[in-house]
Amino acid sequence: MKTIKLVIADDHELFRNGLKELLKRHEDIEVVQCVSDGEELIKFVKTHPDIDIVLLDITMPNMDGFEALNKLKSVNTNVKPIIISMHDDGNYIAKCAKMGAFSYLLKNTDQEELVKVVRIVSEDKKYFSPNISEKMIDYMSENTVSEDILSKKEAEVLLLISKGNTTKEIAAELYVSSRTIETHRANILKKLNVKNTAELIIKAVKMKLIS
Amino acid sequence: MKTIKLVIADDHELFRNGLKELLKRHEDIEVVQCVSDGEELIKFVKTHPDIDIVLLDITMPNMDGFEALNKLKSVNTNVKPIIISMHDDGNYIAKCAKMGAFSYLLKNTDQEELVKVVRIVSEDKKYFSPNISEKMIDYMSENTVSEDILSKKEAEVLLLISKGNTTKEIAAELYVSSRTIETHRANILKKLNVKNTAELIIKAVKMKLIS
DNA sequence: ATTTATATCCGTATTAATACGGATTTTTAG
DNA sequence: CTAAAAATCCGTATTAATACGGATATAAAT
Repeated sequence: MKTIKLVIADDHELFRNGLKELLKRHEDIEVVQCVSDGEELIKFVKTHPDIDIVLLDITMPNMDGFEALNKLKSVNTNVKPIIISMHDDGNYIAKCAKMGAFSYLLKNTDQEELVKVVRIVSEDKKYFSPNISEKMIDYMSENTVSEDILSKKEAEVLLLISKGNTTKEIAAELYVSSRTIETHRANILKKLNVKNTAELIIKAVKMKLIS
Repeated sequence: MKTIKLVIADDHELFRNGLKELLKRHEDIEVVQCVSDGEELIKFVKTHPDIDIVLLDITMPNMDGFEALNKLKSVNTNVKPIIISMHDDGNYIAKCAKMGAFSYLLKNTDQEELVKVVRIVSEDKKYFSPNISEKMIDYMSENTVSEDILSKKEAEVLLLISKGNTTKEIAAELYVSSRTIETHRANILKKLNVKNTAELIIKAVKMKLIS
């Protein structure tokens, strides 16, 4: 049996090392390397074309999982990413699936499931467990709002709103009329299907459009 | 050397098991039990008075870390809780310290540090590593805001604001004049030290005053 | 028991946010 | 290449949110 060469990318050292220990027990799986952010991961994978699988966390410093997922394809076409996240958030799951993840596991997955998925993915098959698929479908149906629904300007305005800036201040910062910013605000409200600033911020936070 | 008897409470199976594997290597530490939420933890500790240390995650289903921390004291006076969280959030840290945690570790702590802290705490000494203490102090100084700074009415108003209600709607709902609600709003802004609704919601979310 | 602080309530004035309507430019789709 | 859609821009009018000032009632502190 061919050994599955695997890299772990997670910024939590305890988790990373713990995972490594767990995987060590399986003779068909070799943890080649552990890294703590996306940059390190890309750097490593670039020089190691024989890596089969990356276990990838979403929330990491420097370069997060999403960005890493994006770059992976262009750097190494052989490597198959499996996301390991603690968020069973339809938004995240859908985004990862779209960006080429081969699977999406929660951190409360049990060991057997993890190893099972690693083996499946190593054969170039995608696998999303039923609970994850369900979340993804729920999200798709209830949320016509895709993650890039806001235009660049709108996203910029939203960010400034969330920092406590008023319309006037934002207008000054972006060198346009206040009226323009007011239109942006109105369009943002409409797109996110909310009726005022309070609701807007709540929804934007939930959708991770802002911190 | 006396063995340190320890329980792990974390809802992420992979983390829990990984941690157990890591701790297994140390002969002076015995992982007696792993549980996945606060309820299980309390139940276990109640019937096992010889437990020295609990490694406790904050975010867990059923009964979260805070609640568990609270109940622990009344159930078993011998057990010393160490929080293991991924949030280096001054708010959390201060709250845990106040509630009797013996230490607060981040999930990206390295193994050596973890084991060191376990040993220190097992001797009934509290230990907060410098970076954590710093966060806590920052929080204390910048935030005169304790978690129960808002009056009941104010909290109620804040909740309704966050649901997208306008001042007028809130006034109708609470059977008072709009002007009263406006004063509440003003007081809430002042207490949280923000200048408008957008900032308010952001801060309230961060402080977990609202979902 | 009395001071002190805090929560609750309200009026008037100002500023900010939203509604409605409309225009031009840039992207996207066929 | 052209039609449709979306992004960007702005004016006027209305409504909502915030600033300032002040009052009473309740809770906490000594």
